[in-house]
Amino acid sequence: MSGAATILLVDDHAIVREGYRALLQQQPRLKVVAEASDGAEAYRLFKQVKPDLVIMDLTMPGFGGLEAIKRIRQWDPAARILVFTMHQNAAFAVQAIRAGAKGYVTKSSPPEALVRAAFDILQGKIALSADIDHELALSRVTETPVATDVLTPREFEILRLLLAEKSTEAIAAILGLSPKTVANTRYLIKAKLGVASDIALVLVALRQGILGAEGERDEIAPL
Amino acid sequence: MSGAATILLVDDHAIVREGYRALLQQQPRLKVVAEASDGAEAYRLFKQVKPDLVIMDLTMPGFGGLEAIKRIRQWDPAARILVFTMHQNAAFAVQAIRAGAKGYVTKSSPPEALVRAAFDILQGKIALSADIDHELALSRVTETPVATDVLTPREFEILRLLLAEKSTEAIAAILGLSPKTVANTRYLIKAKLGVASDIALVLVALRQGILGAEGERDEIAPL
DNA sequence: GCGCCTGCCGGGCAAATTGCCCGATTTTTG
DNA sequence: CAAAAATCGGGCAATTTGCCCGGCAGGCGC
Repeated sequence: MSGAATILLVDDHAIVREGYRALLQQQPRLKVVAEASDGAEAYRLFKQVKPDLVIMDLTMPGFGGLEAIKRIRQWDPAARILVFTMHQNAAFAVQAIRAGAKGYVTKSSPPEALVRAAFDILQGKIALSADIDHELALSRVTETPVATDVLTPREFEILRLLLAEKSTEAIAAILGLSPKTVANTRYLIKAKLGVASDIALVLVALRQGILGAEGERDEIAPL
Repeated sequence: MSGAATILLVDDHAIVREGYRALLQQQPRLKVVAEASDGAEAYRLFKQVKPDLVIMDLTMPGFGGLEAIKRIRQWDPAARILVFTMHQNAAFAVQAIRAGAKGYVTKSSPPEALVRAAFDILQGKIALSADIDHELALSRVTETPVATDVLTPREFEILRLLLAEKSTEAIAAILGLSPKTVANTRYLIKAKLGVASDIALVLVALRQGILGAEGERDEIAPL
């Protein structure tokens, strides 16, 4: 870190990247040296340019931010990654930090927050923006556990299929289980997440980031 | 429009506004003269500065973009509003245009698209970014009607309550109806939207923008 | 006025699903 | 190894769903 710190910028919106770059370039000690628009490209570029810091969004097409964080950290356990996203959501932050991110700043933060977080991380600190600090604190007191903590892998799997609009029977067929087992598990999931209806289930899943963080969208009709 | 066209920029993320302003200021014929961070502020500022063009995001805290568009257009039917949002979603675009927007550009578009759309609108044209063009075309052929078109007001009301995690019985109580009626209506809604499960219902509603466009989020614990 | 259509309200009833119990394996963990 | 947790699935009452029905009110054309 002799001269300026090198930065890899990852966001799927070119326009958005443009803005951040302008913002960051105002800092003489920061230098954006590469940009990527999805997780795969981010991983590839990271290995190539070895930036001092990665600033990236979570929600991207293809394989998303979380996956990219994990892969990058696997390749270089010392990688410093700052998540910069619109999601003011404790669950996302927890997942990101666990995946190996060193910071989480929301786009609602004042512009300085991003710059400050960048410097903090470069100095080895963990950086969270104020709103996420608050969300995390709240999630502590209200004790809404992140789904991945409370659900077993199998339950998680079934939940994912449910959110893909699969019926209980379809899931049974896919996993080679009795429909009864799936129905039971489905009940268990709802109990664990503390919801009563299917509708609440989807909404909770949304907030928890099970759905929505990655590109879930069922494929567009091929025409 | 003798000198540069005046622009009001509306987006809840200060950082994001920063970026767009930089982008727009590169055009000598465009001048950002005001910024707002939510619908109410946008409306207030519009009346005050009377910009030639409003560029705004849809999803914002407080009263959202759609509502702001309607109010601004009500106050000045000649107002030119360009929606600039991340939602690559035909239903959103339809609603925005119907509310009175003159253009709809997604943030995934190349940076030039925004500038071009701005000029197009200033010349009285309707501007849609290429991806939305495509989404709208698709939604035509696949004929997935916007929910507001196919649902009766009552049905819409019940759908909204369902999405607020109310049970069938709770809704019956709220609206003073028989639970049976609500159940029947619920069935009708699903039939009209062509979905089989509650889960699919929520997901479709999401895509249609019934939920999600405006800030739906149940209030944060007051502490 | 008289049909006619559409939206709204709700009964009825078979079929399916949910909610919640249970026990039997297998794996994980201390 | 012993305890705990996870996975799988049966059973069964209670509820809900899916789909039929008829009745009533309001708007619209004639």
